[in-house]
Amino acid sequence: MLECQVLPNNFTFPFVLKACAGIGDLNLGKSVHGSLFKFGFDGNNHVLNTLVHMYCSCKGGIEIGRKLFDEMTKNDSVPWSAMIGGYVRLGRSNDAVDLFRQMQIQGVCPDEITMVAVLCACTDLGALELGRWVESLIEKRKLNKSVELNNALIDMFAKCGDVDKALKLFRTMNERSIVSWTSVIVGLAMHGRGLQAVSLFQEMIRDGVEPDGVVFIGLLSACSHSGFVEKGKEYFDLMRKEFAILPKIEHYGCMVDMLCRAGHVREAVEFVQNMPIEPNSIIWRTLINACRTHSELKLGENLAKQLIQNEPTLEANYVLLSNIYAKMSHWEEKTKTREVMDKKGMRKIPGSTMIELNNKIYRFVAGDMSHNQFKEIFEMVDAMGREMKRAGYVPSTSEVMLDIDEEDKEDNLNRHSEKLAIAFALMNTPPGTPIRIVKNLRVCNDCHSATKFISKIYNREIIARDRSRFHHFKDGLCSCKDFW
DNA sequence: ATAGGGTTAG
Repeated sequence: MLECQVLPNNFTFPFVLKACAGIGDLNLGKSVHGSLFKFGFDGNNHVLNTLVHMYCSCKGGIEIGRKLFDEMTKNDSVPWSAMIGGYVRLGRSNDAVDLFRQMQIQGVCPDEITMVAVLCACTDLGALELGRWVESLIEKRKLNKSVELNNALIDMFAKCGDVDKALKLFRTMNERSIVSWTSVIVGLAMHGRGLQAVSLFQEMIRDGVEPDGVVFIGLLSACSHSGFVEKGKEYFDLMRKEFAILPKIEHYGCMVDMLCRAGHVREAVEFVQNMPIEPNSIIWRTLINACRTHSELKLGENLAKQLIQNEPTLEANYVLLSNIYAKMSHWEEKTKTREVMDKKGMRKIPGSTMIELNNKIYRFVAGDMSHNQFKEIFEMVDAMGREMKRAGYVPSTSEVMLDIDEEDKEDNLNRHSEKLAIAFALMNTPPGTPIRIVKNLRVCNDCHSATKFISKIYNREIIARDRSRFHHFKDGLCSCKDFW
């Protein structure tokens, strides 16, 4: 258009900027931003809003977006929504929540679009208290409960541990989209309630809602988490035959995950070899991890070495190989693998556990001594350990991926972030109240067994979200029935 | 006529 020397007007820029945001092209966006000045355009708020949105939607642009945001006058919710949404997309949920609090302080009224973004941040953090507060704000301000807002609420409740509330909300909606169904099915899947997820899917079909590829991912993951291997295979076939949906790499990934969880590692390998599409590295990692947990160590070692050759820059691949060596007690090779990582400047993502208490979010990492109560927390963890042993708990020292003596291994286990967070919660919350924790990795065997004991000894319901699902611990048992 | 939002295996 510019080449044709047609002058853009007020209405042109937002459209063009939105297009830049859509394709995430920062340089293109910058050049449009530049030509804005070239035309002596002062930039009204609509244009500034779109500029913020554009920068926040392009890789590497969020700091520029923030600078514009800070400098502009912000009388309404739109730039706030764009900025908060930008942080959420980047996984900077804490920044998103901070900005939302700032918005509250400055007295700008959030609308339902702001609320969707903030709810996404709560979902990401697993912050149920925060999510409930956002819901109360929605009620207080009598915001329009759009389908999208309800979907965000369902997703938040399910992924923050209150799946029954998510279900209840779903039942009260008079208008539902495929996303509503998907959110609730995925939620049930995460909580290991596969039967309910399957029956909801069937209800959806009866209601005449056309399924899409995404809802099948939810359904297959429900089968996977509940050990429904045969049912999963049936649905995998059904999606092609009955609904003409071509399975994508994600669906194949679900099938691999399902076979692996059920311990059918050899079948999973065969499945991958016969897939009509090229397996991605995620699928290889699923397989390799299953080789470790189901003691197909030699196979796992070979697959991991191959994966590292093809993808030498990803630290997770080295961690997989090094954990396999640890399980084989091949300490020398494990050390070598770690040295390769060090040389490449790679570091394992530390396991961390988050807990919400009195509107504050606390994060623990293994051996964490940064907390001001750390002495008391360590004492509490040791006391817990003694109580647990009296009740029959045996530390799974074989899980410790370090070549150290038994006693040190026990100490190492006791300093896992999950145990620190639970000790902290036991110390700081009233007896009998449930404890909710959120982990960034999958729960380890020892913490899983220990948490079962703790739930019984201290008479607490403990709801734990790990990287892939929920565990509800109560009376010494876990809702996953030790299948995860 | 112009701005911001939702579900997706590990």
